[in-house]
Amino acid sequence: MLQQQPLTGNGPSNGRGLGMSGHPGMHALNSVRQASQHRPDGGDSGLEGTENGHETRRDIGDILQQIMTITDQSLDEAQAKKHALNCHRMKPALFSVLCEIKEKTGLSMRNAQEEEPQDPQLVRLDNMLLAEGVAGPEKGSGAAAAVSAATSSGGMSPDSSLEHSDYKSKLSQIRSIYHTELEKYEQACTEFTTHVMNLLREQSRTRPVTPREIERMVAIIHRKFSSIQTQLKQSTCEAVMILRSRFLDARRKRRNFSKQATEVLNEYFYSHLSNPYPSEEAKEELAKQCGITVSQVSNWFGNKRIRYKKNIGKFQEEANLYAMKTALGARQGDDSPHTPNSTGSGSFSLSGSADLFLGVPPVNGEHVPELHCSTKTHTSISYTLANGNWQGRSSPPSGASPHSDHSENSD
DNA sequence: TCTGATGATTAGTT
DNA sequence: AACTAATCATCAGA
Repeated sequence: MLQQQPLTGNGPSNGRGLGMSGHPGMHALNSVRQASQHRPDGGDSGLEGTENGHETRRDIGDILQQIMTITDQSLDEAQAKKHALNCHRMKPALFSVLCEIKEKTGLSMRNAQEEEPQDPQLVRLDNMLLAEGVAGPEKGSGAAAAVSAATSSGGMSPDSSLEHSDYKSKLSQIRSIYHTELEKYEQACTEFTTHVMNLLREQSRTRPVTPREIERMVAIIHRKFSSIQTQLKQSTCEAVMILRSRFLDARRKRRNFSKQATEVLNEYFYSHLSNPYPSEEAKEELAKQCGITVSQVSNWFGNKRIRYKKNIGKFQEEANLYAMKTALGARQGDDSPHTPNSTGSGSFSLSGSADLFLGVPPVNGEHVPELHCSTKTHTSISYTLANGNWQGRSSPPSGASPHSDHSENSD
């Protein structure tokens, strides 16, 4: 982009100031000659109006020649030539011609309307860095938000606060590197802009450079530097993502549900063994009671069903235990099956609980679940599975809740 | 340290 | 979309 601009690319780095050889800008200079030669009315440049037109042309030719060869000279030579050119008696005339040509060709305005809207990718990166607490004022809100989100969804216990502080310190490290680099880029951008502006100002003594062009040049430089900034922001985002996945990945930070939560879930599961598929409402209710999310409830039931099915025998004792609890709860008129008898551990006679389940009536007039008695020592309650599927699997009535529908099995 | 338990994830199925 | 089955990653007790 830079090299397309007639007023740029004079190679500020080559230190020669007026290096113009092979530059597009030379078209303008060449056209000076043509313009002056073909001017029909003599114009107001006064070139044709001199006493001797031929001499004038030769003068201009000399100047152009000097300009053309200026880049082939040493720095000192070039500076001296430049000074001589600036003092040349024809310089004002040449300058005004350049101005005129520029105005006529609209050179300065070419591509002037290339203002781009703000890069949406950059906006996204900015938003993300802001949300993560990397950009913007330091408040640790991003980290705190991330931590709290992970905690609420993963049932994370407070004892992981140690890791949280580790996370925060790492995040602040990223933040500090990010700001240092950003500052460096901004400083470099400012320096370079100042440098180019000085060059252009100096050049404006030799050729017409409008303030608008300088502005455009500055904008171009800023765009270039902002693309570097985008890369920095991208890298920072990646670093934050990696950090997050390492420290806050719920899977890595798995915590067992509380004992009480597991009891609530188990109670529901075993009291709905014929159809352990809680409705959305029931899941929400269970989630509320257990202090976990609905999707965690779904996960739990998914895992429970498959593990129960795979090894019914292993779960029989547990099933009998919860059946007993449910029975006791029902007998005491307790309408909440989720407040189990806290002493409900250990050795109950299992016959009672088994009866509870063996006597399960068909749900909504459906079939009686096929009984698969295991050869375990206890009376089996693994009645619900036939051909590897739960019988009559269907969603409970929409109004079903852990409170309301447990009775379907327990009586 | 080993091993079973368990919550989460994922690909495939209904 | 909800579910199953397999698998992963971690926890927790022996």
